[in-house]
Amino acid sequence: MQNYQNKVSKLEPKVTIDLSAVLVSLSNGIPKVLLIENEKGDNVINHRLPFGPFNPNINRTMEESVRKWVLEQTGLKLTFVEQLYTFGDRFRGIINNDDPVIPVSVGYLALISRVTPENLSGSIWLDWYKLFPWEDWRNGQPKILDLIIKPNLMEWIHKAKGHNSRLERRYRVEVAFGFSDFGWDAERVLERYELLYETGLVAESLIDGKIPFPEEDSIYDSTGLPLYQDHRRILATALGRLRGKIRYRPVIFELMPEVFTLFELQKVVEALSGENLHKQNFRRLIESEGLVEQTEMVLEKTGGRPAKLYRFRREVIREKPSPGVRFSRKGSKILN
Amino acid sequence: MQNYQNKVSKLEPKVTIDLSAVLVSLSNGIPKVLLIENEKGDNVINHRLPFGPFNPNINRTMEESVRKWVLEQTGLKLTFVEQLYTFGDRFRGIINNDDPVIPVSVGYLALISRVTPENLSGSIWLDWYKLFPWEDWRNGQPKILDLIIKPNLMEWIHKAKGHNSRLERRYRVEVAFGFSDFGWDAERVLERYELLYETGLVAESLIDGKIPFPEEDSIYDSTGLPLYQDHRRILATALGRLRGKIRYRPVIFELMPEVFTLFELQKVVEALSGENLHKQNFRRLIESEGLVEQTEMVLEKTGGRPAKLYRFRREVIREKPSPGVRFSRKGSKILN
DNA sequence: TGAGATATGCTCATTGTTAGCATAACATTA
DNA sequence: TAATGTTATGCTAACAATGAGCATATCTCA
Repeated sequence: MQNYQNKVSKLEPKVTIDLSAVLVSLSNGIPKVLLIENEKGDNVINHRLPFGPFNPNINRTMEESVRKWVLEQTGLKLTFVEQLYTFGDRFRGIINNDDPVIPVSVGYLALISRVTPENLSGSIWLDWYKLFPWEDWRNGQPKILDLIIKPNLMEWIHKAKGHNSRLERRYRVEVAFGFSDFGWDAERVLERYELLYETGLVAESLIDGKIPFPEEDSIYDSTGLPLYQDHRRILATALGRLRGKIRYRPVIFELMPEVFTLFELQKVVEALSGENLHKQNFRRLIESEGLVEQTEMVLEKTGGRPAKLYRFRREVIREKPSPGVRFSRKGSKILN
Repeated sequence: MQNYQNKVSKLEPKVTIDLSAVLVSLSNGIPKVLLIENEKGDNVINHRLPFGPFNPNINRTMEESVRKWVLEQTGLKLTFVEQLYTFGDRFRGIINNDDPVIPVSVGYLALISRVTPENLSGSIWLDWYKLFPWEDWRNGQPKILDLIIKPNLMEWIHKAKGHNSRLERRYRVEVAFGFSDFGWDAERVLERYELLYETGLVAESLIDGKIPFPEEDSIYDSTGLPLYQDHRRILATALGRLRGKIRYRPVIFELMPEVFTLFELQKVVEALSGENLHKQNFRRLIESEGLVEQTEMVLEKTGGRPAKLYRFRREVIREKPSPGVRFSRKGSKILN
């Protein structure tokens, strides 16, 4: 058993591992992520995720370490934490030999049941659609798609050298953004962000490419807030994962208070998925899945008939193979 | 933008990253993984996955590095490669201060369309159910479950100190193995392996715990072949991921030859999922999903009516939001 | 009291799933 | 050559789930 180890371990190069956390929460219908602001604020990129290096001498596991960094930088104690992905091409080919390169970063997703009113100085909760404006379809197709993204992607397709390369690009765009007949797939957040990055439509592309950042009134003002290093990429991974996960795991309840109405629950699912759902069917679905149970209480302040308050049934995890909110979209009809 | 970096990077501790690859393939209905044999073979653990350290000075990305290690150690050029998970608690709390600790390992899944007849010396293709005998339900419930695993897990539940701890254990066992009314969930491979590891039912538990390995005729002879370090855990992650993935992504075809019959395809899905499927429904499903198209050819050697040969339609990825083999189990009826 | 708002209940057409029967097209052998 | 076995393939009836919308209940506010 020791053989392999002796053979290779002496030669193993050392690298540094950064752990970053995507903290997700909601406040009155707005999905939010926690960002830390640069104190100076005079630079192009003034926001980052909570992050820090993994030191195995201090923390036995990476998860433990992530919790520690988040606590230090935001004052928050995490409950639900899940590993997302490990990025090994942090600087995407642009290796800067002057700096000590940090090549590996591990992203984590954490869910917070309610936004803390006061945080450590410098940390803010930001509407995540400020970072991904094209991902919010709750009021119909986001205008930025037709105005900026689509024409630029089309140009990028046409600029391709050679027929095959053009086909390849068209293919990727169609899959990611669903421009042709088959529609929008809410979970492909990362694919979309990566395309925008590659085509130079998000500010990070310029910075990584060392192109001077344009002064003002550029399209980068409308393609969302850029983040430090690859943090927006990690965020895109988190959003996509979360959108997928709520369908087959009862993670949504990590974001809910102890009791809630079904409509509140629906609004949270809609906020995360960026799509509108059919109200009556959503109710039927949730009730038939056995995910929740009624309480004695009602919410009176609805402005109409009081809504019954529900509570998450933790037992479902024991009863069903993959309990989750298997919602289906409601198309583009906003009013109902 | 440089601020953060200057603030922390100087203090970042260095660690080593190991990259391991799970190579999956099939040969006549048997799902196989590639293992490398210890030359000596006189030890308890004589098999490992292909693996090696990540050196960012040589390979820009971890994926590139994994491909290189696999090529070197097995002679195989990978096509489909996907990152699985990053394990940061490699030795699970038993930190050996004599050795240089390798705390982080990143697992990768690779699919190989056909088993190579000759490999580099020392690498073998092994039926993965030799490593996870309890995962193969194709001939009904594996006997090892009732004979060994269930009684031992029950004992483990009863040994728990305190009512809550006992409840907690029962809960975990029921979810992972589906012993109560709700059934077996093929995808929970990792949860099951972790439980067996924790309860000391697989050989790796003993080795990590430095308990002397029993001489012969122990239950460890029947709970599957142990692997070097945490490689069986990585394998469990791979199997679970693959079982989930074939349902919503057309990865199955990475394991198929250019043309195949629908029954061959079914057998491959069954081999991976470890469950039997309903033949007629499987055909209807595959055909209605538009994943395949007929060829002019037929397979004559069936011993009965010749089967039509099909080919994977690569275009489906463009047409459908999440194409995959959404098969459903066929219960425990073996014959049909 | 009535208008407006929201929650909640219910229906119906459509689609998908499960399980099984039936038939077609081959090989083998009595 | 006919009977038999084996495999592929086609089809259907019962049942379950889904998508869309109408209808009703229960509140607030003017």
